[in-house]
Amino acid sequence: MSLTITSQRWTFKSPSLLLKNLNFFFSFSYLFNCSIHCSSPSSIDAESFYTSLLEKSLRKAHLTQIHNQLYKRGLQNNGFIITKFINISSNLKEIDYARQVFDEFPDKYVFLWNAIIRGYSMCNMLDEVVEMYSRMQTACVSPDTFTFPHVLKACGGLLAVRYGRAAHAHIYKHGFQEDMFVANGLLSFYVKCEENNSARVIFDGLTSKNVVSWTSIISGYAQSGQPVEALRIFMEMRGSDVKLDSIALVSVSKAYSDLEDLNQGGCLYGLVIKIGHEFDPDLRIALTSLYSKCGQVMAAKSLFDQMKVHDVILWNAMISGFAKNGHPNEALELFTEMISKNIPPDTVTVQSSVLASAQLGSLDQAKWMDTYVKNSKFSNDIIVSTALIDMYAKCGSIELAHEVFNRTLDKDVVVWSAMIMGYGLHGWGREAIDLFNEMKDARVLPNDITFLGLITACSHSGLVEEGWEFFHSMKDYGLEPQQKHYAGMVDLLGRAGYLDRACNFITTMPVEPSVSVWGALLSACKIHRCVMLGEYAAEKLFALDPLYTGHYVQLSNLYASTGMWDGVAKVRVLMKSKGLTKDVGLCELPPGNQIDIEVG
DNA sequence: CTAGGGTTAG
Repeated sequence: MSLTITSQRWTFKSPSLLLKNLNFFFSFSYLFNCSIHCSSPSSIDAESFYTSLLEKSLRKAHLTQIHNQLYKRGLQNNGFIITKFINISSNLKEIDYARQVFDEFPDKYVFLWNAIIRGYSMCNMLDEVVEMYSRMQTACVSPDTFTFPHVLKACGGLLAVRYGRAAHAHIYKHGFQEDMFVANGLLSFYVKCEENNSARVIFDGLTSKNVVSWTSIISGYAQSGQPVEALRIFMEMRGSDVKLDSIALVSVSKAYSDLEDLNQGGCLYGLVIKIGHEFDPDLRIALTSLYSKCGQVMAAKSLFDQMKVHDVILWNAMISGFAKNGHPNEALELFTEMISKNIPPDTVTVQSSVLASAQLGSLDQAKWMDTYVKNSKFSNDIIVSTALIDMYAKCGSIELAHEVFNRTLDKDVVVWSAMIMGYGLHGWGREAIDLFNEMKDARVLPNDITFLGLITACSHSGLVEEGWEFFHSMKDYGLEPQQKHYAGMVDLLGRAGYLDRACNFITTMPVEPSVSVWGALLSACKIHRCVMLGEYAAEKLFALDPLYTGHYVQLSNLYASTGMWDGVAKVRVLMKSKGLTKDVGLCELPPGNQIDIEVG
């Protein structure tokens, strides 16, 4: 048999020898612009020849050539080749071409449906995935175990809980629930839809669990604010004989960073080294973020510096790590370093750098950042604009904040809330309220943060009754007050000197008051020098969060403001008895939840 | 041909 490329002809003794040498021809991809022809291969040979040819294809032009040849040889209805064709077209993001070939195929069976569904999934066209799945059912083609992972992934991405549940029912109907890929697909679907309870039912029902099953359930809890449960399951996983991999550890590191628990998080790094993943770039990004969130920015920076390749996400993790932990100068240095090295920042980089500028509080820096954004492709990015509004407000220019606000198109609730909060922090309560009315006229629905902004605005400008009304109108928008709203109300009442009302308010709360609520009461007591009530609030705070030194300092300041120096001394003794020093903040798991990771 | 992870405005 022989292969002809335009005028050149190579002869091979057997088809397998020809296929072996195909690699050689395609390493010069320009050759493929000429026509490639194989001398009449038999039916079996044709399948391996064309699938090999497809695997070497790099462009749509290659696909078209093969497509034409298939027609010439009457192979257009060969399901094996056409399935491959659809898969390869999808890999090359030529999904429309894949669809055309799919539509031309007469009796589509399950492999073809799977291929086109996979194609839409690869191209992130999730609506089409779901649509093709339902067309497949209309066509009375039974799905197989390869169909569902794609469908479930799409349902998860679309947060289409109802579709996913329907697929779940189909899976049972076909008896595929034991299949590892299908079961894990279901698990991750429920996790993405934040249906942790359903996910847990699936997880607990698994007859065998692999590293993917464990990782899915761990990240489910880690990403829904239940890091302790995530870590408990991780401990269980370590007791099983499933081997850890880098993705599992990334999920675990997310749980530790939410806990801001560096003691345990530091052990995680030991574990990473132990299983030999310390140079995994993605794990390094996660660890950089973990160290940053635990306030150990310098440790994070040393991880960052050790990396040879700096992915933009790594830069982002480092910049936001610096920005959020009181090192705005370092964050902005990294940002300018990126610019000078011609590394293109993405929207997250710019968001974090704007945040750093806000933390810095310098109006000059803020203006520089604003100018940078104006001349970049991020000038119309709504998230960046929101950050700019907040930045100007924090850097002291409510006028410039308003200017950014005015030029922001299609303002969403976050943009409005940022501006309301900006006014609020400046004590411009009336302006905040006016803006809220404008927002309602613009038919933008307020959310929990909008109301927090309004309550803050009223609190900072002494508009007690207005704030009270806003708080109570939350329910008209179907919003349940959260701890931050209760804390805002205690601040509103306490700041204005209504300490009794603040206390009454706390006793009528339908939920247990959190640290932030008692903290607000304590600071109000400090303003109005009310020692007795302040001591009461402090006791509550010590009980809730015994190791946080800030509360002790607050109480001490209260005593100092009234000249009660014996009180100041008492606090110092109390702190010493608990082994606390003034500038160390510790964060530990609740008793009984300590997790030990042994490092070999 | 199929399942899990990292940065992210108020």
